[in-house]
Formats: sequence, structure tokens, C-alpha cells
Amino acid sequence: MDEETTVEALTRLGLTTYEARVFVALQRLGTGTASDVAEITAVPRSQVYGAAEDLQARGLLDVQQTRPTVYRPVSPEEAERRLLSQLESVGRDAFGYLADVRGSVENDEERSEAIWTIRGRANVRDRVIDLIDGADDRIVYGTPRPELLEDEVLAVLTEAADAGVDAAVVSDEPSVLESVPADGPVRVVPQPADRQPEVSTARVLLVDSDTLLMSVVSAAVGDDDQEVAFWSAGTAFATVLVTLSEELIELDR
Amino acid sequence: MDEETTVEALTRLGLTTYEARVFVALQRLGTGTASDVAEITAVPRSQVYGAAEDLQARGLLDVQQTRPTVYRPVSPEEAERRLLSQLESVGRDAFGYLADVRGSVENDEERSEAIWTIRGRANVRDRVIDLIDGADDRIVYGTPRPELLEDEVLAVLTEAADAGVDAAVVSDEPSVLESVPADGPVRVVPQPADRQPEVSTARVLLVDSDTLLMSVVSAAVGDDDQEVAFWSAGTAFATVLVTLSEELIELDR
DNA sequence: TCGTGCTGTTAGTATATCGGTCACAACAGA
DNA sequence: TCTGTTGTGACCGATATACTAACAGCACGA
Repeated sequence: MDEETTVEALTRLGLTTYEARVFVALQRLGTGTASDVAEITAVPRSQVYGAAEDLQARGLLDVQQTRPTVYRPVSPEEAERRLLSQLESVGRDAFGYLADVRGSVENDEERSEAIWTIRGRANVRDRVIDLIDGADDRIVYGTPRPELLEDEVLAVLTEAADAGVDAAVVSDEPSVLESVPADGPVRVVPQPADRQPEVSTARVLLVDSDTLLMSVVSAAVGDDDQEVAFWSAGTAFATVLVTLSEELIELDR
Repeated sequence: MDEETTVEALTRLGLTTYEARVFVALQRLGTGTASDVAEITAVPRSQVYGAAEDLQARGLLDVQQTRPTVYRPVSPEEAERRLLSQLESVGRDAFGYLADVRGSVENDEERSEAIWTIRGRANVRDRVIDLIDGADDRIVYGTPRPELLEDEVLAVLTEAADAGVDAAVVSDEPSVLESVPADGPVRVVPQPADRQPEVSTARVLLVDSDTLLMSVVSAAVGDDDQEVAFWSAGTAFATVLVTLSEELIELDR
């Protein structure tokens, strides 16, 4: 992470480019005047004053009212706390309102048989966790890649298993099975190596008899792998797919 | 909190106005097509597609690849978690870098005798907490207004007192003193009502023998009160001011 | 006392992002 | 085949913001 990237990150947290640059420069300086700041970063001296005023209003720096004015940034840890807690409180209000109005518009169209798609590994993982959370009866989680049995997933699996749900991890890859604690409540089900359900499947998740998620990783897009998943719950589709998947997996209870 | 405010809040969390409107509309709908969304919110139908794509990339909605395409937002709680954790990780990187480069530029100018000013009540409160955290020996915190003895401040006072620091709250206002638990480690020191140190003082904080913060509330600016504070630490100024303040306060140990 | 350089403020320009409109081809159902 | 809807892309204009320039105090020294 270099300075430019840091400035960009700070703008994503709500600062303007000038504010971010001034703040970073002041961190490097410890304390400094507008001229000091303008010297070591690409902000015109005359613009430092306005940016600093804004930063002061956000609680990110203190001001020494002398001539010349001297600025003193709060510590990075302090700044992180303040910025994030400001954003959190903004978020609390907004999402509270959303929870209120949720589903407030009638939607005559009955969208049954829905199959939803998700892009991005983190997003897929979050949906997996969501679906596991809703399990009543049993869960089957399969992947040939150890990195796709994330800690968070394993945690909710364990949690569900502790709550009485039959939870199993299946794989043809020993390293995946080994990452599940042997003495824990989550079962492991090895698969024969020649029995690949789908060639490029990244994850399979079955929950109860009517919920399924399946993902693939396409190496094509951009630099890094792009995981794409689809899922369905409470639909006939899902039920059929779950049954199908079960047949492909040797599930010795 | 109405819809417009919510949209604004979401933009502060990094969404564009269109993205925010689409997301809010989908919460109200449950699920919906681009046309559904365009109907109940001020986003041209043609622009819904792009906004939804972006929201999908952020993990805020799933997509049903049918014709017409149907969108399904994640729950508000889920969305809040994802947005904030995205921002947090952005922040972690940035502030990690800042902690590295901190003070990396030599600053020959010795800025001793610094007195720093702070604007905004929350910012003042944070600095108060910061200074209390650094106490070794004793803390005196005075205010005539019960709302300026915030819970967070009382908490760190108690924490410090538990750690062996002599912590005292002084006030001429009984309601302030009553908000300090009588059986707790923080002492209370009543002041005679006629003994106002400074007419409009909002807070006084003394830490050890060389740190002081003092704030006033000016009713002039804008609609709400604007608290302004100054503080100094480790300076001769501070030492003198601490001594001065002590004389104005009847500190019977 | 009169420069000279620095400080802080303000007006002003340029540009890029984003909100908003329009046109159109692909598609589905009648 | 006709018609309304869908999804895509080009286009425009306004606003925010990065950036420039000019200038009036103030400090300090010749």
C-alpha cells in the first residue's frame, strides 16, 4: 500500500482528495503548517486551509491558532475509529429505515421458481452463510478446494451442527476434509477421486430438502478468478436439484 | 428518517444516488424488475440496469437471469454488515499504511507550547477521552451541564480511577454530581453555586499537573450550540493553566 | 520606514463524474 | 406480422471538485 492508494482509500471513506492528501501529509509531518503540507504533497498551499478546516470538523485534526496556523492530526487509530463510527451511525439510521419499509409495496407478481445468481467470492460466501443459518434439518457442503471452505463457513456449519442439524462436508480432496476438526460435530464424507460431480464446480451447498447453492470459478474474467454462484430455496427447482445432487454424492449417513 | 434522507445516507456510504434509490426501491418491493423499480422511484428505467449491476458487485443484491431480469436485495441487516465491512477493510489498509509512515518526515521546527483547538461537541468529547486515557496521577473533570458528562467520559473516568488514578468530578450543579455513582471509584466534589470559574465554561479537564482542556459553548453559530475547546499538554502553558484552574476549584482531597 | 516574503482568503477556471434523456435493436406474446 | 417491453449504448448538461491566480494583511529585516 503506497500513499496514492491510501489517499484513494480515504476518499472512499468520504474525504475529498485534498482532505486525504493533507491528512496523510500531516501524519508524515507530525505537525505542520499549510506551507509544510503543500511542500510534501500535491495540494496547492491555498487549498490546504479549506481542507484542514473540513478535517477539523470531522475531528481528524486539531488546530493551533497561531500565525502561521499549525495543524496536528489525531493518531491513525483514532482517525480510523472516528471515521468508521461516523459512517456506522449514518448506516444505522439508513438501514433502520429500510427495515421499516421492507416489502411495503405489494408485488402482485408471484415470482416463484426463482433462481438467483451472485458474483464475487465474498458475496457467494456470505450467501452460503445465510443459507446455512436457515437450516432446520441437514446441510451438505461440498468443495474440491480447501480455500473455499472458509473459516466463517466452517464456523456456522459447526454452530448449526451443535444446534442439532446434521451437517456434513463432502470432498474428494483430503486437505478439505482435514480442515474439519475430527472431534467436532460436523461430519466429513470422503468421495472417490474419480467421481467429480461437475467438472468445474467450486462449491455445492444443500440445505434441508429444498435449498441449493452451486458455484463455479471462471478464470477468464480479469486477473483473478471470478466466482459465480446460483441458488434457489423453497422452489420446485431447488427440490429437484437437491435430489439430483444427492444422487451424485455418496452420502452414507 | 424518510426515503430521501436514507438515500443520502447510503450515498455517504459510497453508493451513487441511483444505486441508493434502486436499493431502497427493491427493499420496498421485495423483488422486482427494472421497470418495477423505475415505477416507484426517480430512476430512469434504462439506468436501473447499470445501478443494479454495481449493487450486485457489492453483494447487495442477487439477480435472477430471466427475461425480464429480476432483482432481489439482501436484507437491510445483511446489507449494513457488508457495506460497513467493506469500508472497514478499506480503512484497515489505509490506516495501517498511515501508522507506518507516521512522523517519517523530519520536522526541525520544535513546536513547543502548543495550544490546540477543537470544534464540535463529539470531537471535544473524543479528545477529552483521549486525554483522560493518558492520565498517570489524577484527573479533575468539571462541568455545569449534566449533558456534558457523557456516558463515555464517565466510563473512562471510572476505568482510570479503577487503575489507581485519583479521579474527581466537580460541579456546582447537583444533577451533574448525582450522575456519578456514589459507590464508584470516581470522587465527586461539589462547588459553591456562586463560584463560577468562567461564565460560559462548558467543561474543564485537568490531567496530572501538565494537561488541561477547557471548552465553551457558543450559541451564536447556526441552529445548534457549537462547542469549542482548547487543550494543551506537556507545555509550560498547560502547567500554569492547571495551577490556575486548581485555585479556582475547591479541591478538598 | 520601506521593502520583501510569507500567510490566509477569495475569485475564478477546467474537468470529470454522475444524474438525466433519447434512440434503437432484440425479444416475447398476441 | 405487429406491438409493447426489455436491455444497451450514445449523448447531454449540471454540479462538485481539482487546480490556478491574484491580493490584502502581517512579520521581519535592511
